[in-house]
Amino acid sequence: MFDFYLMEKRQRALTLPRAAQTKRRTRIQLEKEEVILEAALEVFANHGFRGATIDQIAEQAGMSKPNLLYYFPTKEAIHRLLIDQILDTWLDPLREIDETGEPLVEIKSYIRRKLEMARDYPRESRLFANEILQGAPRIQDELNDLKNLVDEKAKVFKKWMDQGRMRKIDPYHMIFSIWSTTQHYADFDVQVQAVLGKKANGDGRFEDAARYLDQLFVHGLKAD
Amino acid sequence: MFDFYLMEKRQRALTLPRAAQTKRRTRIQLEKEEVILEAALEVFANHGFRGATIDQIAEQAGMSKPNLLYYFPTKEAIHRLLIDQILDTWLDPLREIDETGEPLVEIKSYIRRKLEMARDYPRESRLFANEILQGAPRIQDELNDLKNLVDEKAKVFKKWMDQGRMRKIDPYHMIFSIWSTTQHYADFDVQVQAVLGKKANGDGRFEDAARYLDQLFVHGLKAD
DNA sequence: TGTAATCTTTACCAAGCGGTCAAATTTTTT
DNA sequence: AAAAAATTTGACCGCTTGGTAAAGATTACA
Repeated sequence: MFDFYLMEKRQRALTLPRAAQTKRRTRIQLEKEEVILEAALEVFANHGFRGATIDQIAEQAGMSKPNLLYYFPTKEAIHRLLIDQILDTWLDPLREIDETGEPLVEIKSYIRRKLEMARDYPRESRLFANEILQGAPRIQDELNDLKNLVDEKAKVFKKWMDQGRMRKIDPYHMIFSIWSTTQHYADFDVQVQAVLGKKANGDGRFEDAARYLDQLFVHGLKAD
Repeated sequence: MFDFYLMEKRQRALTLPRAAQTKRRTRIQLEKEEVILEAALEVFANHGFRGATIDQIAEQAGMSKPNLLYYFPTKEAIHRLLIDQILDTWLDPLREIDETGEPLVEIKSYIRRKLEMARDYPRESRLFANEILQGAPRIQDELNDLKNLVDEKAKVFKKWMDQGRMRKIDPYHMIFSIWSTTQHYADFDVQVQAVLGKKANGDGRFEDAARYLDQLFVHGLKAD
């Protein structure tokens, strides 16, 4: 999952943290790196990259700032690693869309999975949203991989449309609409809860959202 | 449009900028305040509140930092004013939905207006998104007004549904889906353009989006 | 158990930050 | 044109921030 030597190869780790100069990964390193990433996720998601401070992350992780910097060379290195992990798992549901399946069933379960991710991993979604919102300065390469995957799946949708198995619409914008409607419940949760008021109790809003999105997309996309 | 005395009443201007101590608003004040707000919009939209510095805003506005602080007491005061202005114009399209109109026509034109705003005022959208994403720490009051407006319009949709003039769905989540799909083109523009590649030339993506969203929502929401 | 490797802490630094102050300059008013 | 009011500037302050250095404490291994 995590490997400094890998990261070093990838780029930019001009300064190596001292923990990486060790002969091999120790038990403590594995544990602390995990703790730090979890803490950083919390802090980055709530304050953005610039708004987050190493001190905050260190406190959340229950250690001192220099101690944290023993494991990661810079604040940016932590952020970068998180983004990479997130983007990867974030795209899993899209990868799983099965060309040989039934179009509307596949799309419905894609939406359901995306909504579950928004419910279960809101911090990851917000961290990513933060990055895109500010022009994605640190993830140009990753956006390229993203494009390739979307291109591939857009072809699948196009084929289904040509076969008359779903409405002829723009597959790219269809994907955008699925991303935006589902991630909205993670990224804009404060607003959603403020608007729903008491109606937002527990995870009820996610069940309501699932029902609504199902109706919207099934009727919106099914062949006439 | 802008009034320090109003802002002062509202709250927090503990320190008044010296420009506010003037006997009346001068020509120069009106001009410079405008320039500063425009510059601040640009900088806040691209870097978020914490990521933006007064120096950056001042440079964008073509003046020195102390000079800028002659017109506004704090960085937060500028931000607050922008947010208030934005939220107000942002909700105009929703206010304009006409209870006496034809449901699908009203909803279609609401979507079109929202999409036009995403196209024409992307910085405003991103500034607002930034604020919500980070828990809306500075706009609790405004979220309340928002809730009231949405409640009111939800009732209208409900009435239309009871009259059998549109599909029975959850009106709140319908509004969320319109917000998210349209604002996506402003907030996540970097990602949209990266995915569309060459296909994203000019404003073509907005026209494609308009066509797609029209199909999605019309078929998704029309009575069977 | 002793020693080498690893981990943690204390003290620190330089740069960046939001914001102030008083003096100098420009604009408006008389 | 002089006086008053308003605007601009440069120098500065205290705090926060990302990150470092070196010594001390702990752990792993022979």
